[in-house]
Order: sequence, then structure tokens, then C-alpha cells
Amino acid sequence: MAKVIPRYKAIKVYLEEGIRSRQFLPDQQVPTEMALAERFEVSRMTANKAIQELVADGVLVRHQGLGTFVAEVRAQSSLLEIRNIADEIGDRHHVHSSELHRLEAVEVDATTGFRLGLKEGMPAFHSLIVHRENGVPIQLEDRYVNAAIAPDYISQDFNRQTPSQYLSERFPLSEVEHIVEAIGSDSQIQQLLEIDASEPCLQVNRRTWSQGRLISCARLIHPGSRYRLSSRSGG
Amino acid sequence: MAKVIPRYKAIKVYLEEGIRSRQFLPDQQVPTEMALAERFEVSRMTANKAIQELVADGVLVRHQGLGTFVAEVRAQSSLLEIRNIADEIGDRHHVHSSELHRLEAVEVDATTGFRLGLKEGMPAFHSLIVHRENGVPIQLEDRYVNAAIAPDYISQDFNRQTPSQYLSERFPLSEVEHIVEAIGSDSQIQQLLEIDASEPCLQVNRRTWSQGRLISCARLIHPGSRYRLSSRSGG
DNA sequence: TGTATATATTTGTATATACAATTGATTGCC
DNA sequence: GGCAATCAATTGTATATACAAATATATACA
Repeated sequence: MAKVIPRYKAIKVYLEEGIRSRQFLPDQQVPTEMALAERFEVSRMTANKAIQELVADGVLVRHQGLGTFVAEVRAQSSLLEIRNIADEIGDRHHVHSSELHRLEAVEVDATTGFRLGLKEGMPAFHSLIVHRENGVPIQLEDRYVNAAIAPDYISQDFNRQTPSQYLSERFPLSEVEHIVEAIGSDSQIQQLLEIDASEPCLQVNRRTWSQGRLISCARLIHPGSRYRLSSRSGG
Repeated sequence: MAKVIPRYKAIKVYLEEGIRSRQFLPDQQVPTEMALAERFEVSRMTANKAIQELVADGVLVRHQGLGTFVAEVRAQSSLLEIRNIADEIGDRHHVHSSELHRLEAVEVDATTGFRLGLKEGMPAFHSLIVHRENGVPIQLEDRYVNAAIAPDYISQDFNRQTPSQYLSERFPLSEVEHIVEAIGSDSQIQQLLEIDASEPCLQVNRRTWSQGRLISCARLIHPGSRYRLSSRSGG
């Protein structure tokens, strides 16, 4: 049952192993396409394919006329994925529920307007929703939406579908900004999330764009004791 | 000076535009390699190259025998990069400084041992460093290192080089785990970071592996008012 | 009816080739 | 020495071709 692996993959493995084992060091040149082609007895295009895939992965960098080099190490960095809360809870096979506390048309103040890319006094929609995981409050979603772009937002039933789901269906996501910080809480947050004043909160500020237009900005506030962002990214 | 763009790139743009403008919807099939080759009057391999790059970017998915399809939208998710603090400060053209408060050999307790993958009582090194940006405390680095793997750790001069830099040079990073949460602070944290008791903190738990071995685990604690994680990922 | 079998379509892999573009090194000239 | 032209090495782009592998559909058969 030994499956034959494609020849270009053998070359990929060779290069990856060489990098992993520090035989090829960062910024150092790896064998040229021709050298690999000869060593593995393949055509230059096959060696090219192996290299191109590693370039796409950010493992190698190439300079025309110079050669192919091991990409610099990205120090000790990794990527944290921030996800939709309902999907996240669903993936844990837990029960997601939500309460709509507010859904209203407003005129934005200077601060919110700035965040939404609107002038003060322009119309927006505001929603305030508490998301629960197995009945426990886990996220307070405080969202503003550009009313000119999403006029139907105010007439949605957000007990059926989360704002996040509604927006991503209608406005294909082209760009997202996230800012994560630790904050304290005011009495409204404490009441809605059922926490006491001493509990720090994790706040994710999320702004979403679709086709170049700023659609929405949301403050997603989580009780520090009940929510963490985690990631494990292997190499 | 109008630069000629490669033909395969024209095909990429065509497909990307079609997806952006919702002419090609998620899960829907896009033209086959042959169809694209005929429409753009190029060889099949050139169309293939355009498609392969979009597959590498996660924009398209392919199934042999079936066709090429627009990848599902990745809901409202994005990736946050967590970086080395010294590099981060350097990139902002600010001044990084650090104070070593502790560097000692210890026998791990049950909790730390569990996190480091060691049995209780086994040897580890412990370091405690405050990192400052332009003189202001911005990170408390509380790190444990597997002594069996990095026996030289204890004899390093961490005023010259951060533990992060030392470790990443000697142990090429193969895997990183991050857990981000909001926490309160105890009196030691308050004193070292020069904050008061009411200030919430952002804690990043980082564990690093090299060639399958767990090298180190660190608690990186930041004052909530002085530090945030941010990302803006375009599509 | 249900089950093999063949067939058409499409992507996957691989080759051999050609010429362009970029870069660094060398050479020749003043 | 300084400068321009040339050259060699290497990657970038593109073609035409071939056969393999996977999939869905159509066909033949029991």
C-alpha cells in the first residue's frame, strides 16, 4: 500500500528537513533549481514547483538573478485566530443562546463616528446583545452598524441569527481589524455579564469592511475568568 | 513606462475580481483550466499557475475530476500576531530596556511542572524580567525553562539579550502555543509593573517547542492601559 | 433493479524547451 | 582608478505535450 509520493514533494521534504535540522540556516542560499533538478533527476520545472510552494508558505524567499534563500525566522511569533462566538461555542458542542437588550437607530457621537468612519450625527444602528455558553454569559456584543449600507439591520430578528452571521452573509468580508485589550468593567457590563466589579474583562474591538466600505464596529467584552483566546501553531 | 503584467496574473485578477464582485459565489465552480486557457489564449499550464496561486492563498479549492471552486468564506475570523516584545518596541522606533529581577535554578512545583511537561521536583530555570518601552514598564516576563535542554540558560546575561532572543537562536522554533486572557494583579505584579490594584492586565501564556521538545513556558503580563494586541488583515 | 464497465471531464504530475529579466562579476577602455 | 559594456548565473514567464488519477455520468449486462 506504499503510496508513491510526487517527485516535487520529495524535494519539498528535502528542503524542509534541511531547514528544520539547521543544515540550511536563515538567509542562507539553498540549492538552485538546476542543482535540485540534477540531484533529484527531475526537470527544472519540477524543482521549481517544489520551491514555489515553499515560497508561498513563507519558508523560502527568492531573488531573481541571485538565488533562493531560507526566509528569516519570524522570531517567536504566532497567530491567534479570533472567531465568531456562536461558531466557537458550537464547535465546543456547547449550547449558544443570546439575549437582545437593545436594537435602535442612533445618531453617532464623535467617538463612535470616528470608529465607524462617519461624521458626528450621521445615522447608525446600535445593538447590544449578551451571548451565553450553556447559559453562562460569555460575551457582551456592543455593535454599531453603518445605517446607509445596511438599512435592513434594524428590522432583523437577532434572536434567530447573530448580527455577525447576518452581516457576513450580506456583506462578504474583505477586511477585519481586531484590537484586544484588558479592561475593567462598569456597572452595566457587570450586570449584563453577571460578574462583580473586581473581574477584569477581555475586550476585542472588531471592525469589518466589505468591498472597501466600513460596515460595522463591535466591542466584544468577555469576563476574564470565563474566556481566553488560544492558539497552537505548529511548524 | 506601462509595465506588462504576466499573463497568469491577468487570470488571477480576473478570478479575484469575479469573486469579489460576487460573480463567482462561494462553493460555486469557476472556469476550468482549459476554459481559462482558451478565453485568455494561453496554455493550460499558465492558467494552472494562476489557479494554483489562488489555491495557495485559500481563495479557491480544487477537486480532481470535479473542478475548481470558490473557497468557503472564513466567517468573521482573522488572525492576531503575537510577537517578541523587544522587536515590537524596536519596530515602533521606541527604546527597549529591561531589568532582570530574578534568575535562579528551581525544582518545579506540580503546576509549573505540568506546564513544562516535567515531573514535580525536576530542575528548571526561572527568570523574572520587566521590559520597558521608553522607560515605562510594559511587560512582566515570568519564564520557566527546561534545565535539561538548555543548561546554559542560567549563565546568560539577560541584560544584553532577552531570553526570547537567546532561546530562539539556540532552539529553532517549531511550535508555539499562546493563551491570552484578562487577569487581575497581585502586589508583586503591581510593584514591578508600577500599576495600581484596580488595573486589569493582559496575560499571554506562551509555550514554545523546538523539534518536538517543550523548551520553555512564559507568562507575559501587560498593564491593560498600556498594551493591546492588534491586527488588520485584508482579504 | 442493481451492478459492473466504459467514457468524458477535469485536475495532478512531469518533461523539455525557450526566451526574458535581474543581479553580480568580469572585462576592456579611457 | 573609474566607468561602461559584456557575460554568466539564476529566477521568471510561457508553451506544448503526455500520461496518471479522480470523479460523475452513461452504458451494458445479469
